[in-house]
Amino acid sequence: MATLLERTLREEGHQVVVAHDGHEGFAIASTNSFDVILLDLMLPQMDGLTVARKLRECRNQTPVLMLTARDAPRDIVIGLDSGADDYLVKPFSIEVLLARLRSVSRRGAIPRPVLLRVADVTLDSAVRGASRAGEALNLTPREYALLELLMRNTGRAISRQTILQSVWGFESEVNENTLEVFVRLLRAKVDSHEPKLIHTVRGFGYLMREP
Amino acid sequence: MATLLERTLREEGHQVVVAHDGHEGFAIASTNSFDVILLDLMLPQMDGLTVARKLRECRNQTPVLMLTARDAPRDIVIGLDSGADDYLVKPFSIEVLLARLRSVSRRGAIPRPVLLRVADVTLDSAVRGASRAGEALNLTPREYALLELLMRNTGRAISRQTILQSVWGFESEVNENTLEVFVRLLRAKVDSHEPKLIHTVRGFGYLMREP
DNA sequence: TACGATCCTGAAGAATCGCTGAAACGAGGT
DNA sequence: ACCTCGTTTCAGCGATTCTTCAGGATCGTA
Repeated sequence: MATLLERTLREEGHQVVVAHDGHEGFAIASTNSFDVILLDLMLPQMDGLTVARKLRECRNQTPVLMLTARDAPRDIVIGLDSGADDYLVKPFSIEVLLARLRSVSRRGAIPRPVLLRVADVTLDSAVRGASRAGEALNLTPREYALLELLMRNTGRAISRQTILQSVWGFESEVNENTLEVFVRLLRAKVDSHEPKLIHTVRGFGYLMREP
Repeated sequence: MATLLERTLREEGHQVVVAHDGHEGFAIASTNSFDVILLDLMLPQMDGLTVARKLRECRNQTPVLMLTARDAPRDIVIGLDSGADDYLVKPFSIEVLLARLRSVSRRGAIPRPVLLRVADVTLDSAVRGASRAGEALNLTPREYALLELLMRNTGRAISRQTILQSVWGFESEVNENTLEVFVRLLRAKVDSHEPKLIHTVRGFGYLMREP
């Protein structure tokens, strides 16, 4: 289910982060900034309702769209009153989900500065720009997408396949070498001086992390 | 139906104004201020979809909750993309309607400043006028809408898609080039002298900010 | 040390992007 | 009917950006 959604959303051009239980979800949601949160109610560790309530308690305003098989009016009322902005009953059409996402995120555009930071590199998704040591990096769209992906996963290695899919989209058929070329371009701009932050994980992919 | 809803809502302590056809509804909605609009799709005179679209075209941000018996995914998508914030299929439970009303109005009207300013450019949405360095800019409606969108998001980059949707309305099918042309027209009027405030974010969209 | 697999690099052609002037279009007003 | 203004489309340009290719460097392992 999560995998299907993830793929569909990526194909639509969105960036997706998946959490596999309630705890992780809450942790990620409360330390990052998203346009929308898709929340299943049946989750290990901490159920979706609790996640929603805790987020609202922390004044997190991110729009929440609940997904669940529970369709009793009472469940819907409880879900919405836990702070959800919408409540979608499975099974649902993907088209409808996408439309509801558009609707929910349309209104949710509350100005919130989004700043990713690794060492002295910052990435500002509001302006679509990045900088190192205060100096602006002039990144092309692909370079930007690649850097954002790496920085959103700081300390975690990402496979070549994942990167290709995330940056170039699904049925894209680009040579793997293209990725290598872009890593080089990105390194030339980001890692021009020490310490190097973009590391190669031989036989797997790439990884960004502090020295 | 309308009578039943009206009574229920009043019992819940809300104030209610009922319109009995699309024309009347649009007229009332666009000249008054409400927390929420409940909109049936099957209306005499002007159908609900048209009402929603026209409201959004007039930049009316009041949350809209659509009520209808049409439950095909396609209908739902069309409804939401016409600017609705939620879409409820009849028959529905009153409890659910009330919960969805709470959810939709919770996020409610975003306070929007009337007078916007970026550097020496000001935009007064009360008068629909703009000026740079004290001198009035003579903007056409589209130019004005574009400038307002940019200024309401000062410092934030806005994607071409978002701009097209916001300025030209949903399902509008204008060429992307139209946007470029209007940016040029706007620049001719706003950025005729230094410093330039309207910046291109290559591969993404546009951005307005102080030097 | 030698070898295959893997990754990096420079250059060059292909594709795309954003800007522009000109022209077509349509609604109102004269 | 004509003109004017605002809007939209079109074709073409220059520049940037993307992708591929071929060869060189590096790594891990036998």
